[in-house]
Amino acid sequence: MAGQRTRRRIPEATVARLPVYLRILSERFESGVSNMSSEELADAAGLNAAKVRKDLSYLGSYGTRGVGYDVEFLVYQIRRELGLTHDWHVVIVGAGNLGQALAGYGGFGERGFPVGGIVDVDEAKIGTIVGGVRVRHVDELASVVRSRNISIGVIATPGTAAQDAADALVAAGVTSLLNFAPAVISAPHGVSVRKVDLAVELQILSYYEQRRATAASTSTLRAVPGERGRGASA
Amino acid sequence: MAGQRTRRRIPEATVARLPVYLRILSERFESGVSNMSSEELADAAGLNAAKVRKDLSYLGSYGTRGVGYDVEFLVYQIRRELGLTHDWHVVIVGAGNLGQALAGYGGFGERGFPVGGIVDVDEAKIGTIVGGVRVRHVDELASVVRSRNISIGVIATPGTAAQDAADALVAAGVTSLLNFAPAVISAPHGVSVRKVDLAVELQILSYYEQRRATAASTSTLRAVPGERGRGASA
DNA sequence: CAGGCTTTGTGAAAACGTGCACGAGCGGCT
DNA sequence: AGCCGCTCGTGCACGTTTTCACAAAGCCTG
Repeated sequence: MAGQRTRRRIPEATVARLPVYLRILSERFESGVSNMSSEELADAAGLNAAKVRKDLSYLGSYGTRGVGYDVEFLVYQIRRELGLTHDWHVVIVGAGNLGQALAGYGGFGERGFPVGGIVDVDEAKIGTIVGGVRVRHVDELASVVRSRNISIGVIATPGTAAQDAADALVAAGVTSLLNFAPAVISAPHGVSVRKVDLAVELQILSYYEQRRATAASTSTLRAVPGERGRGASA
Repeated sequence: MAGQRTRRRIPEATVARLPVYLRILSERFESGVSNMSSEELADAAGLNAAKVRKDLSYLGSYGTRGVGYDVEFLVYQIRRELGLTHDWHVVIVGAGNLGQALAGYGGFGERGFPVGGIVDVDEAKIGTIVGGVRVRHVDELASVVRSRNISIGVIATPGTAAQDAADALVAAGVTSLLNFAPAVISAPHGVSVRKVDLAVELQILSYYEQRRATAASTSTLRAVPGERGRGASA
């Protein structure tokens, strides 16, 4: 196989939207839809058509002018580009409230990311079963990672332990981290880190709420319950 | 009170970072640190100093040249700007796996967003206690929202029910939505929407993993376990 | 109180992401 | 076969975000 020719670099913003397209396309395909235009896809994703086309163009010229995109083919291409042609096992560090919830939440496995292990430092939790997986000691992390060939680690510890968890994961050979702890973690070059902080999201919403409140008391009136708009408005 | 004079509009990217600064500053303040430079703050947040200074400058000129920022004062200013001077009750729609996890996770209340109610459509779940709050029927949503003066709703339903949940929340008077369901939802103008999709985050990590894998097999060697770098590297 | 050291605040430039507009190419119809 | 209508792919202009670089302003020392 000569393989993928020029291997364009895909902008981060586009990479973040590909999973959204993928979900929509998969759903439509299940419903028997075989073709979609950039505009239909844009409506479903809450974006505009030009952006969708530009995003998809990074994958190659897979659309047909005058017709649209073949849903099944596009699903395949996006999966391939995202590396979703096989499952990725993940290991969760921290079997507390959040870790248990994540393990119990079926969403991971369904979407191709089965939980391959959970570890914790707390002796009391070791051996308990969470989401069908037995909690093991953090010292066994490296062996867990190796046995399942895991490259993605999920950090679900308290903020104070997050950096230790990250270091342990990296030492065990993990190269991607998804951090749910309320702390900034650093990792060596070559390790990807993404962060999800629930409190931060709420605080951002709070900002716009607060802003609306003061704006309303300043100006006379506002209203405008009008048509459906998009995302975070001011 | 003449109040805040010109009321600058703060860029969205900055708003998203303010909560991070706030957490770091609060932690340092607890540890007895009373002053911080933009560079120290930048290190802790994993950013560069110029960005920190520009971000903070949107709040006003609260630093002292040659010295840095007064931690306590800055904490106060950021809280005020983000509208965190009082608690915001939130209502959770969906008492399934994810909803229960979010309610049970103490993180919300601790950070100023106590759970003021949980609703679901499933009769079997009504009346059960989750995270100290009794699950009520979704028909009671409006009364729950009014009784606690709630303006933030959290959507923790399956994807197929997410838009219904959003509509119900908006109808009940909620003006900010945090959507955990794997679906794009639309809301009227004037309603802020933010989305957290765990599967999307993992798929983004998958992309970079996959990319590294193919790059490694193409080039001869890479390595570089060198110094600590930042976020999602290629 | 002058000079040196430090760190802020901010213009200006560069980089990045988004939206528009239109040429190019394809399918269908006559 | 030729024409028409539709939708993709993309160059370009615009807005936003990041980075750079430096003057302004405070503290400290002698």
